Amino acid sequence: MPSAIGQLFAVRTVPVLVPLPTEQPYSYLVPDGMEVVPGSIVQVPLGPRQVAGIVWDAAEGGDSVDPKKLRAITHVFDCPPIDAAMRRFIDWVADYTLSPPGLVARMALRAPVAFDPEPWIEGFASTGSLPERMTGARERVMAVAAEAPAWSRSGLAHAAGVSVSVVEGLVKLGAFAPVRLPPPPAVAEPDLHFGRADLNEEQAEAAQTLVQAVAAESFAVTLLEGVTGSGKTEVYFEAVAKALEMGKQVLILLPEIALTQSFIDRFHQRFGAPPAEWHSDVSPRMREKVWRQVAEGRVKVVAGARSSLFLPFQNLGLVVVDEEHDPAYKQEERTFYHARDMAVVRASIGGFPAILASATPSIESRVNASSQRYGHVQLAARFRDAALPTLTLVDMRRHPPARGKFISPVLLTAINETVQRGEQALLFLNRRGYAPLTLCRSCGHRFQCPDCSAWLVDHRLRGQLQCHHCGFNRPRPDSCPECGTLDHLVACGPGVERIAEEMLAAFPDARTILLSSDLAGGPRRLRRELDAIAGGEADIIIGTQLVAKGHHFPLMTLVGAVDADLGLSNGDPRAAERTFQLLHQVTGRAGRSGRASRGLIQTYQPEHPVMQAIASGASERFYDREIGERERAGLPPFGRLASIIISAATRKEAEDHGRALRRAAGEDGEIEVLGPAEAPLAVLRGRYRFRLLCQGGRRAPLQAFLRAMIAAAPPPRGSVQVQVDIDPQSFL
DNA sequence: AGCACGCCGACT
DNA sequence: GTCGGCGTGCTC
Repeated sequence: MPSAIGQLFAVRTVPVLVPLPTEQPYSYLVPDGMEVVPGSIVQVPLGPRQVAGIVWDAAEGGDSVDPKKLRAITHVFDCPPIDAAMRRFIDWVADYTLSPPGLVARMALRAPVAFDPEPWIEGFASTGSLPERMTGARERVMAVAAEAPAWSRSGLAHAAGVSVSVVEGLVKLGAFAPVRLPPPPAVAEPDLHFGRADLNEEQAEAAQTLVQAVAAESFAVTLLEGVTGSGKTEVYFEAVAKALEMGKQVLILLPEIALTQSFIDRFHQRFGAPPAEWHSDVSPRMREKVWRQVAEGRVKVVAGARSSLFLPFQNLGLVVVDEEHDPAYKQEERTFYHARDMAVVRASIGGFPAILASATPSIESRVNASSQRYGHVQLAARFRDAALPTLTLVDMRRHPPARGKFISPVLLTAINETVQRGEQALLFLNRRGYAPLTLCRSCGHRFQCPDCSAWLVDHRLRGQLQCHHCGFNRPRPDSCPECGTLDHLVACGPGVERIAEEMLAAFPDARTILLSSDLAGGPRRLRRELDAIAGGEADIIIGTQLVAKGHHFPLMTLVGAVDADLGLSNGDPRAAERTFQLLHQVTGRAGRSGRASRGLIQTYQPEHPVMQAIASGASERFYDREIGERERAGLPPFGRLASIIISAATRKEAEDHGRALRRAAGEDGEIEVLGPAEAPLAVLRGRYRFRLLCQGGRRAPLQAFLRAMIAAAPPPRGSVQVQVDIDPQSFL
């Protein structure tokens, strides 16, 4: 027992990770009598304000901060501490992404306004005594009340189908006494046995493999690959059920979850309750509730966007990454990270399995599977009677569209037949707006963005020319700014608006809907439109890639890809893979109802390997070829690319610092610095952005190289900022 | 990342 | 004469 004097002079100090871009946690005094452990969420003074921070693990060689600067922790929140696995995860992500741990921690802390417990609510419990006069309404209330020990006022009234005044009357008569109730759960507890799907033999076998991985309680990654409609979701739901049975929490990552109501519905059907959702559209009140209940272990399953990786799970036992190939998993602002890869890391640190699911896996996951780093479970058959669509290439050289039009007669005929049968046709074109280029017929002037020199895209519905690179826009002019000639501007090439125009002209009696991300009315409107389509309120749907996501359109029996070659030749090393994935996903929209369905793919290069792979349905061949190609070129399939993003107030500053970094890189034999000349430039919020591409060796050397390079050419004080984007999924 | 301090233009 | 623009510097 230390003496009173000893206690008086024992200055206890702990490291606290504060939400600042600082490399090290700050030290804070622990007031006498305050209990903190690593992971405790505390309020600390920081300059003029109070912020929330996490008590961190003591590091070797304590820091040498001036003792006079030390300030004391203000408050320990009544909140379960962030567990050790999560703390290690935060450190790991910070180290890997070369970003300050404080900023990574901020992602874990940003959710609730307060970390104090939710207030208990007032409820009522039966006292056992009954009122002298019973009425029908009172009988119902008493009967319902007997089903649970305590009820909230409104909950009881609702369950009994009476108004709250009946309940209040019974309280007054002494039939109920007030009790304190814990805050209601964010979502109901999932029921493992609620709606178990009938799995066929192949599915049952796949599910069994995944269930065993969960039961093993150790780190393992399994790639679950199955064509659209093969029942991947139902299969991994069995693994989810197993984890729940073992009392574990489960995280299911989804890309752009705000739009995937169908996933929530399927989960609900399987488990009798929806999962807790976590994405940018969740209300602040609900965010707070979910964050809190995840920390308390009350929420068992979260379905969320990439940021849900940073929720304070206490007892995570499984992470599923659905549509693992989806580029939306990559965060490309502030801290750059790829949620699929971080999910694998989270599983590794937590010692539990990860499942990566996709119909069209990323190349790197395919490579990991074939090299046995990941397990590989494949589902070949479509579930029930859902037939795959018959896919045909439309050779645009042999079946060209009419002059000034973009739809081949072959596709027009198919659309007509489909609409005549009362079924739906989807036309897919991954290009927003009316036309990608506008030029002057008189002088040949091309409308370009003044900031990044990309072509300005004609958006007729908005009456604007827009730069898709940096957001620059201007009203559509009537005359050429170069030669002044009136009415000689001509739109070149198709966008979805132009295809919609072509459809309205060709099928004036059909109901045509245009869907793209710049649809007025935002996500809610989009959701409504998608519901309307599913309900059969449209005949022809024209959409950008957002229609490729998992919506159910039972009446859709024709999918036409308008310009399938688009994106194959844009210089992106991932172009072939992306095109393959997109065409596969979008044609998979057809035929989930069991009706005969088809996909027509308009292409000018039907001999291209991507087109051949799509048309033959031989995705195996596509992957083998892509991976083989890289091997022959002496390139690793992934894991060697990083970019340094330089942003500055002026173009010159950005370029100057780019040159400084390049000089600092020197002539490293193993690591090559490309760009920034080759890399795209964008102007975002008035700041010029460059990407300096770096190709390197294995993880450690690349990161060490980047660190050294930035240290040797630190951004000059002023407006220049540097961020690092380690990209495990790109190649160069 | 915030937030305060600090030094130069258009206004009650 | 002030209000206020955002440049730069600091936070245990």
